[in-house]
Amino acid sequence: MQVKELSFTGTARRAQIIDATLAVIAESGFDRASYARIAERAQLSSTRLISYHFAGKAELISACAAQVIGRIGEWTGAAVHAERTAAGALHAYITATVGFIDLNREAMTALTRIVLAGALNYTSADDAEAAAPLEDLLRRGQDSGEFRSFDPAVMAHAVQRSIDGLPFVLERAPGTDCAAYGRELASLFELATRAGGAGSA
Amino acid sequence: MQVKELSFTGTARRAQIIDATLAVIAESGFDRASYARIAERAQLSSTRLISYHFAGKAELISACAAQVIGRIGEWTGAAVHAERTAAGALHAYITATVGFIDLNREAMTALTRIVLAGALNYTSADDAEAAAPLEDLLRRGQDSGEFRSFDPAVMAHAVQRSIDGLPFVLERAPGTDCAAYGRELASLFELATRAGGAGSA
Amino acid sequence: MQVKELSFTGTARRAQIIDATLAVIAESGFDRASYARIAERAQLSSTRLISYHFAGKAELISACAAQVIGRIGEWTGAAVHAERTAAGALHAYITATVGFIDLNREAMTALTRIVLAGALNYTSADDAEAAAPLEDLLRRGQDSGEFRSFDPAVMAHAVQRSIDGLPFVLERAPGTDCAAYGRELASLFELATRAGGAGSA
Amino acid sequence: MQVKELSFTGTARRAQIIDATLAVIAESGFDRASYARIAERAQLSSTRLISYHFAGKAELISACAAQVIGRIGEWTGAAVHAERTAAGALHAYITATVGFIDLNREAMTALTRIVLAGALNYTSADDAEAAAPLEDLLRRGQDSGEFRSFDPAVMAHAVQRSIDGLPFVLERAPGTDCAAYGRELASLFELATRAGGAGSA
DNA sequence: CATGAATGAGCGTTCATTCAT
DNA sequence: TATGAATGAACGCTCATTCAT
Repeated sequence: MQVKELSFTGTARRAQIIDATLAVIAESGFDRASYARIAERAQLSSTRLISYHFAGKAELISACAAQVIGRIGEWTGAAVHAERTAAGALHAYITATVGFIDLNREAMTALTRIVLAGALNYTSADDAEAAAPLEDLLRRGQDSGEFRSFDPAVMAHAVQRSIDGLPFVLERAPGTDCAAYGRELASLFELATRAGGAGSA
Repeated sequence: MQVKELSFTGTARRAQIIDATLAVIAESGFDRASYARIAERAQLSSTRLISYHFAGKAELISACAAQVIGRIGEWTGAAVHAERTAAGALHAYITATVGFIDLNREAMTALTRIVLAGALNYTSADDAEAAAPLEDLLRRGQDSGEFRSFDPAVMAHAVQRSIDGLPFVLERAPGTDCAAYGRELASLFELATRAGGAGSA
Repeated sequence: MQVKELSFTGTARRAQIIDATLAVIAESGFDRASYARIAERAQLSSTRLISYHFAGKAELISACAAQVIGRIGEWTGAAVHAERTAAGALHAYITATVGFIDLNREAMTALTRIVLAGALNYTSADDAEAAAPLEDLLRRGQDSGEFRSFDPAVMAHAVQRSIDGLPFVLERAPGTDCAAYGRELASLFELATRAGGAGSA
Repeated sequence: MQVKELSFTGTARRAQIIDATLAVIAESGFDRASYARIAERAQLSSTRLISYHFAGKAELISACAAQVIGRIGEWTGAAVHAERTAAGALHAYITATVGFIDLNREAMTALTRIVLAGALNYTSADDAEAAAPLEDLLRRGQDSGEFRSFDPAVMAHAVQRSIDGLPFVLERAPGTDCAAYGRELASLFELATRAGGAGSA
């Protein structure tokens, strides 16, 4: 992959276009995010500027996703690494991610739509990599005896899906108390994962 | 909503077009489901037939969604009503829905895509209506003392999202054991809902 | 290859568009023959009609070429088959083709441009097939002793190229006497091919 | 025509751009030879350099053509002037030109494509000038009695076209024996031009 | 002499829909 | 009820060129 050296103004333009793209996707949906609407949003003189700064639509969308994913990764990773127990880490993962979503609603709505539109060419490797941190966390909790026996893949999926739905909730109920939402989810999965319960079905 | 009187052939044609539309969406994605591709799939002589039988794209998509939602509602409703306890009903809801998805992969994939594309103009009323059965079930369990105290809306959302993600899992791992998947989810939410645990947060 | 049944009006529209395309190519060159210019020439309400009747630009160009090639093949083939000697057939081939060009200047100019633009996806098989009749004719003349020994591929190429250049000559000198031109070429290749000359270099 | 004073680096840059342009045209065709592709090929930092050194696309293409035509003229002219008879000169013209093509395949392919794309705005004067040397040669042979009576314009055209097709032959059959090809053509036109045959038409 | 940024026009194509039988 | 034909708008993208330094 060729990496093009980016000038200062070039980087700024790219950032401007990325922000506008995320805004348009969040507001109007993924497939209404045409160059025309993005250019209008970013107040560009013509759509040609987008083509100039990005190799194509796919690269633009990838760049948008990468920007948000990078930020969420930093934010959540920091919270998780501060914890010492697996239960604490899971709790931190859930509340930190929910908190990030609360603070970055537009970007998160856009990211969710990009992912669900299938606009990112996932490889299986990418997929495994993305799921790994959470699944590993669950496995470590099982190994240490903190967590009961369950299928880590299914649990990870449930956690992730439960969190990922928040942007849609916020879209329809912007007044939702996200902190409370996060606490509810954290409790839910604490009970679902911890060892020593009375057993299960 | 206007109800149009439908002849036999008209009904058959609509069904044929709806099936083709679901197939195309499942196979190629929501925004590739153009009239042209649907007509080709349904072996129609021209896209004009679609315009003739449906008021527009939105109505076609709504009809597709309604068909699948209707079928899943019947199927799951029957399983849930056979149960007498709230815990049993929740278990049945989860395993029945997962079972339906397993048996109707194409239709469910399509439905999921339609919903996530934001193609259905939900009103808040629709939304409340759709979520109601599950949320009511949870509330009844709380009232009867079977379930612990939690926010029914959050729990319902977590259950629904955890189930709804299955089509995506199946897309990437068609060999997934759905029965086991359902059992894992049922256990998860049994532990997360039942009264008498140590509780938290 | 799927063959679409064509209605009468559909065929007429296709013919109209093909004629307009050949005219535009002949007048303005191959790469100026955009849908916009073709539509304008054919007095179509929008370029969308071209897309409607042809699968794409490639099919349109192929159809144009096929139309002209078909007509020239019939015309020239008839003249050649009326001859009994190889020398007579070569003479007929040259004068008939030149005659056709004279009578179909616009179409021939367009065809030449299409071929030279590399717009037709020749296979080697196509190429061999196209060159075969002339080369076979030359070979038959050698076998019968009418023609001297020479490389039939080179001779065929020289004959073909010498004829094919005529549209360009006519473009710059529309008053050229084509009949005389054909006679000159026929004499040239008669002398170049016939047996019994004093030998060669 | 305006002649611009050129610095050393300017001349070098122009040469570099011309070479890249010829390479792109030969490899990818005339109408794929965009500034973008030429700049990439020549490893220029921006297409702006092309605009800087050439007044426009037309001038760039003309410069490319002129460079090749100049070289072929020198090469062929030298070979022709070494001959004393018209027949010898014609033979030399054909074999020298074929030889040049063999040794400069890329440049010749490019030149052929430029000419056939109609990208050079020939005036009639230019045309006459270009054809003149060969036609003069033929006329001198007629005046001296070496050549039979024929239309020199037609004969010159046939000779030129027969030679000019070689790049296309080489494109499809790179292994072609060019020396043999040249000898065949030389024989062909010797027989076609020399006096004393039985004549015809 | 060189360059990154910007630009408007045009490209072929696809879209959902309407017209006229 | 069904159909081929037609339509204008929008799509992502590439073009040669100019601007400002």
